[in-house]
Amino acid sequence: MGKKLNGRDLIKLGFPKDNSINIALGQIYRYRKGEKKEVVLAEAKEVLVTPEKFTNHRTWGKLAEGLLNQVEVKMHQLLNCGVPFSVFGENEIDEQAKRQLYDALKLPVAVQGALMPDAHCGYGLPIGGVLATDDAVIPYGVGVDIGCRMSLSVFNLSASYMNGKNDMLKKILLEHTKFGKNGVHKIKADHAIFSRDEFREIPFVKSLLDKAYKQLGTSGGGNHFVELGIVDILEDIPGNKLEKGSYLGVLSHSGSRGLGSSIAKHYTYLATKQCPLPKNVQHLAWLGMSGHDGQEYWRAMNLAGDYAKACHDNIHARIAKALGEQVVLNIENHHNFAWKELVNGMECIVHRKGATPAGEGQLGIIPGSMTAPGYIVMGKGNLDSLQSASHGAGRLFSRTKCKTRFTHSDIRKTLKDNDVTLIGGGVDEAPMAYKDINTVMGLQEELVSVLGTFTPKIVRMEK
DNA sequence: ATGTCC
Repeated sequence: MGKKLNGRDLIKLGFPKDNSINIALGQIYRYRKGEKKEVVLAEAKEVLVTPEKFTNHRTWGKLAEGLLNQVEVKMHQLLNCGVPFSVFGENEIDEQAKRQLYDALKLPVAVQGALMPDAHCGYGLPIGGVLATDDAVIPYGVGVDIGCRMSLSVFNLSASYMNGKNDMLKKILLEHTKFGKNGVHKIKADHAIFSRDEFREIPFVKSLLDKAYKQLGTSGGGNHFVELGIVDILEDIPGNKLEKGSYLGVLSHSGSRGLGSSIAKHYTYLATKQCPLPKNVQHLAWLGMSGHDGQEYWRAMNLAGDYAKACHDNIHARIAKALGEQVVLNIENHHNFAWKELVNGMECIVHRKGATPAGEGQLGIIPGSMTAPGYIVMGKGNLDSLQSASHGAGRLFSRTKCKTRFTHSDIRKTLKDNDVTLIGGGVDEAPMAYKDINTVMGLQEELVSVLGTFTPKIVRMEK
């Protein structure tokens, strides 16, 4: 057995160093696995020389078309005038985050933008930024943690169930949640997501299957958490018969782990190669929705989003089993994702990077902090916000500032004052690092209405 | 955010 066929073999044949290598490898891995390398390479050479003969071929059609319609790689310039936008909570948002949105609005593919009241600076699009584009998807407009999301499950138990059970509930979180780099469950769970076609049809995604399997039901690091606490249902929840009152609930915040991270990095790399932009906006490189990589990213992004949901579902199932209780209500939403939505009657790609979808009647969760309530919200379908809202309170102090400003004993005091138990968590995640959630909610009254709250009592984060 | 660089 010779060495596996790779991109270098194709370059040796004379393939142009562009996306055609990516297409060729994809098709070879998909349809010609296990065949002799020399045979496959001889065919590839023929396609390179006479692509017009192969346009309808099962293996080589896609490559032949790519070779015949070479994508012209040219530097895009920003337009002088940006497309329309709205900013919610202008006084709470730093200038750099606004600048990032203004630059994004000048992309030739931009249609409309919005900034949420928890916005702050990020790579490419600001976090808390929403951008609608025409027939283009920006991997960094979704962000590194594709499908990062919230999930709240309510148990058929009164909140008073927690009284005197702090140690038992703490133990449940310790045993049934896993965080960070080495945090995997001893007993793995299977899931329908692993039989998805994307894991077989997209060679790059295929290489991530093993990692995805190992990390199912784990939570990651940074601001990710799993919390047990009090759910206060203040209004009727559409589609659910739960009565107003106080219940035990679990709230989780995490994303698509290594799977989404690798997908984001891979397609951002491809986007920056084929969509060069001025240096200050190079992270906003897009992929055309009808192109090979754009279509592949779209499928991979949706897979990562569904995987993130599968992780939350698995975490909640483990906790429900440990409690021996049934979930009677679950509310969830992505806040790092892109959707196909109508904007002024035109189908657009709406990127929400740290923004909660808030279409009319759409339910979502906006977390506060460890020591401040999160909100169960219902969208108002505000068109100026591109039907979005904030994804949290937003940071008041950067991670680096937290390290000089707060000590562990400051945090312990704040937690004690609020009767919150914390497992893990660093000074950079101090509750004092976040803005006042009530101020932020006040700035988006036109975007969402409040149906209930979640008050954390036992919090687990990465150690 | 991330086996925190292929």
